[in-house]
Amino acid sequence: MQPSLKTLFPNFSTELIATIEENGSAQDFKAGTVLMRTGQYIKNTVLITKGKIKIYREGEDGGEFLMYYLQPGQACAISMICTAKSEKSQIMAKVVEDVSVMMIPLQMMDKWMMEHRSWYEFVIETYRSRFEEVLEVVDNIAFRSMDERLEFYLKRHSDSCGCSEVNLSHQEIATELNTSREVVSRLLKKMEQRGLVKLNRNQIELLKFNH
Amino acid sequence: MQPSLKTLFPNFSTELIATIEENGSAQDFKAGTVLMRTGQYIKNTVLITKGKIKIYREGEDGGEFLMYYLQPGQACAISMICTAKSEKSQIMAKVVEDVSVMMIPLQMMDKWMMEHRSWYEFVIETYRSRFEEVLEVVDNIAFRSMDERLEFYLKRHSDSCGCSEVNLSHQEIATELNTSREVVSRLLKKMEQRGLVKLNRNQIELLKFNH
DNA sequence: AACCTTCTGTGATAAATGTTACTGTAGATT
DNA sequence: AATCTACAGTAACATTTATCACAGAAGGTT
Repeated sequence: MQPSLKTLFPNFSTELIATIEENGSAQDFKAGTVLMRTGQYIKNTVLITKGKIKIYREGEDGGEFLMYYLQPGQACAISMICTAKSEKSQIMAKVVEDVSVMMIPLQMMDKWMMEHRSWYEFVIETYRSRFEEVLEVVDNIAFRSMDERLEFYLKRHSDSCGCSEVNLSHQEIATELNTSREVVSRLLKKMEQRGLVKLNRNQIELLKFNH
Repeated sequence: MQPSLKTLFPNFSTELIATIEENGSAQDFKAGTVLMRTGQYIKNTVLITKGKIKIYREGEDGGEFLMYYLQPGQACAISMICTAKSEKSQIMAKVVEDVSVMMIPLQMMDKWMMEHRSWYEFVIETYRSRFEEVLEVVDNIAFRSMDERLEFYLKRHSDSCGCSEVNLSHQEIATELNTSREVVSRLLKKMEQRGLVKLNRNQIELLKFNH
């Protein structure tokens, strides 16, 4: 049994929850599914109730660049922004861990903004926090070198899962940072020598990441 | 005599314009003024009626990184997002050309969102277009090399001023792209050899930028 | 004109990152 | 056990960008 909407979105009013359950459609997607492509028109706003979605930017040459993850209790800011005018998506969204979502038709957006204070606040807060997150991403690529970005990436991962092991191959990390596996391997090895991590197959244990 | 609010913000309703004139305070700032610093609390939303403001991110070492410019008829998205909860600014805002602005106390934000449809739409559209712009910035630093970023930068400049001359020194460009002057000089020289630009002192003429 | 300041050009060199190529290893498959 | 495949390590080299050092040019000031 999954947690209820009320648990996942504690700030939503009771009436709003009821409205969502009435108008939204609950759907499941398997890991690997691409929910949204660059250039596609957006028809729904998405609330995540289970699993994990990766939001990333795709380069012309097919390269990826991770923006952020969406997790239960969160919503896709892009879809909220774009739906207002049924704009094209500027990003890719791919399911990383099997998800359950609430799809909310875009017509509801404007209506609820006016009718439900808690929806309005949620939308604004979603905009704000994502904008902030993207600014942090800009910081990282604009001002920091690869080794710092890698550290930041690992930290973010362990924060999000709450544990100190990151279960990813070097290749996967390289893809999300838009660099090559060799570079990631090299840098991780240096970090291991500095005692920051312990490297296993498909796993990186973070050791001294608490400051 | 400056253009009226009605001209600059054609989508605003007549009542909204009246409300803005009643509650906002018109202010002027000289070029060079820093209107907002990273970490400062935001108390106002800003509508630009004249001039140009640069929104950029500041690195720990003092490096800059241009996000976008604000021009007449536009508003600061960050201030709109943050005001909702009187959050801290994540960016720097510096006046590039003497500006006139309408300062709107943050308390108005939520109120107007509910009362004025045209304000609501303006805010959403502001969010959307800035988010998009920032995503494009991410693209540039994540996927492109310096020469492409420089071309993009010049193009954006000439688009914004409507002319084909960019009146900036190499040093200024370097600062905004967070690189060094020498790199900019070298790349510009190559572009000149390719016939893309003509270089003068404090000025770059764009030649073949129309495709 | 003589001087000064800012801007521009360019070579030499260093550092970071990307690329190629190859080796070894762990775990899965047969 | 033999084999296969994905993952990881690493050396050598190429490319890009950053840094240092210096020279010359443009324009303003005296």
